[in-house]
Amino acid sequence: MWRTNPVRWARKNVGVHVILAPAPDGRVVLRPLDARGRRTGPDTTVARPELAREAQRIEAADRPRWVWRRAADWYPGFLAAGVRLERCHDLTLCGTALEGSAFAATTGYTSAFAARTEVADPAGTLPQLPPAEGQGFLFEDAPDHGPGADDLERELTAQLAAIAGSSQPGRLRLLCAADSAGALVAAEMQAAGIPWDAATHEALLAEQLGPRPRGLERPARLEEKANELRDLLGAPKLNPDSPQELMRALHRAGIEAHTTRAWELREFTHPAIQPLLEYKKLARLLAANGWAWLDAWVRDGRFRPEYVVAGVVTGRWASRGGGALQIPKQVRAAARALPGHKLVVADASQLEPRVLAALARDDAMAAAAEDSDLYARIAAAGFGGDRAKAKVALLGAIYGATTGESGRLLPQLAKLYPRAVGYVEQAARDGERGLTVTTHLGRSSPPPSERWHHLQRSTTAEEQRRADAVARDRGRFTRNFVVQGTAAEWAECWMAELRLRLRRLAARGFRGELVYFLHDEVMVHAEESVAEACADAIRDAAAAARRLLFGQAPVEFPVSIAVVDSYDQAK
DNA sequence: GTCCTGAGCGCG
DNA sequence: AAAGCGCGCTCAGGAC
Repeated sequence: MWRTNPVRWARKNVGVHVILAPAPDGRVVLRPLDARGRRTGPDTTVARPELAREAQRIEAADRPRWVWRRAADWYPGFLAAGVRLERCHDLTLCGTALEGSAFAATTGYTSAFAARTEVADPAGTLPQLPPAEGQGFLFEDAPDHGPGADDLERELTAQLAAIAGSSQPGRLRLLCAADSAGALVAAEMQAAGIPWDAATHEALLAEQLGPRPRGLERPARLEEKANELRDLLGAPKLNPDSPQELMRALHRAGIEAHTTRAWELREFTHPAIQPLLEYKKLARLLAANGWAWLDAWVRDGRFRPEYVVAGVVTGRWASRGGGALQIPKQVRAAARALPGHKLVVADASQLEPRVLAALARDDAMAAAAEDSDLYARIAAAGFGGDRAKAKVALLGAIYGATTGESGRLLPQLAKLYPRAVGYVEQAARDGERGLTVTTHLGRSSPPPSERWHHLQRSTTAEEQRRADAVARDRGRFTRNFVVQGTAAEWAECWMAELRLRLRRLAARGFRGELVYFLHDEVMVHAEESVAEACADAIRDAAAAARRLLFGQAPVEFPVSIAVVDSYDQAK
């Protein structure tokens, strides 16, 4: 309370929350509310051309939490107008998380705007080209109809009540704040884009595939490989892109593969295998990240993917357009800092095992996590120093491996870390029984489908076998869910904290911009002189994320940071 | 012609 | 013969 400035509260229209909603006449309503969602003043209604400036004025005065149906609808318009906002409450993201959360199950809350009620891409037009710079006018994507301020106020009140009435209000409040901050980061990163040097990318393509073909024919080097393959397999008309044709040709050549997957082909000894693997690699590069990709996704030196916050069941982010979360190592050299700038690339080392140690409150594993190389410490503790074994055992425990080396090593791991292994085993058993499981901050797994229940009640032996297999599949899913989902929460908090620190640096004239996020990895594009300050911000943010999620739990989350000119130089 | 699915492979 | 999680994207090829 001592931080509250009484002068602030004396002013009119002051709100801790400000609802932003379309008015029936096409203008936009701004409604101030207090921390508990009660109105603190009259609505303001502004025309859209005035919205950015008015919001900026309120932002500067009050730093409210902006409450909107979806940040993704509104915030890009603000960014296009050069207005950045610090905090928000995304009713759709929060509604989805709260409605599913076991922590809030007894509150009876249901979301008015849950994501699954949305019509995703009704026109079916994806992938869309990203809008060109300066094209379109502000807020053209923002809704001009649908739920108004009253609806949003009702929904906000319901969500705040669900949080307050839940079994873990602190955690759910943080979950909502993290997803909402994530929505802001996502829009900001999309607006910024990854600095992408098309010339470097084209040089990489030319080097590996040959010059860009005029039409749709294969590039020269790829066609050469295809011909080599046709000769070696004695199949002059083979189209190696067709799995069926390829399979027949392989069989005729005496290669009895069951699939045409690279890992299986590697097991055969035949002169055609090596060229085939090379062909597949190059064909993949051409199809996924070739000239067409460059034309479609890189504009004005930036690759601007759309991020979908919590787009994965576990709460991980997904992306739309350009395969932003699958940029192959082959082309990462094209992600290149502008002159006088650096890319500060950071990744959280061994994030999931560390998350498991904290989740399960496993002191022994937490002790291993004091080391920057957790696998090495585990290897020393109980795998005769064999780091590879320790890693396979631990990842197998998190993913649910039952057979192979990983399965064999599990008992040994369980002896060393009974709490950690017990934690994921419990999640697996819950999943097998059809229960939901929940991450640290309260994101719950989806319940099993009706069909799943039906299958579990089956009577014949054959159906029983099938039901058991499906139950085990679900157990592996829920086992992984708690770890992957909590890791995603840590990462989202990491980004939210990093964003605040970068804003503070920017306020002092040191510009560093978050431009990329990949599950446990972030990239900041910064002026050279600011790079080290950004690296410090990244480390501080990681420590802050740990405190937010796990308080004083003695588990370290080290980040490894590379200050580089291009993405391929990191790790 | 359009729509959908599976195979395959990229990422963590 | 890929054991073991989560995705997005492209292509081929079948369904319509």
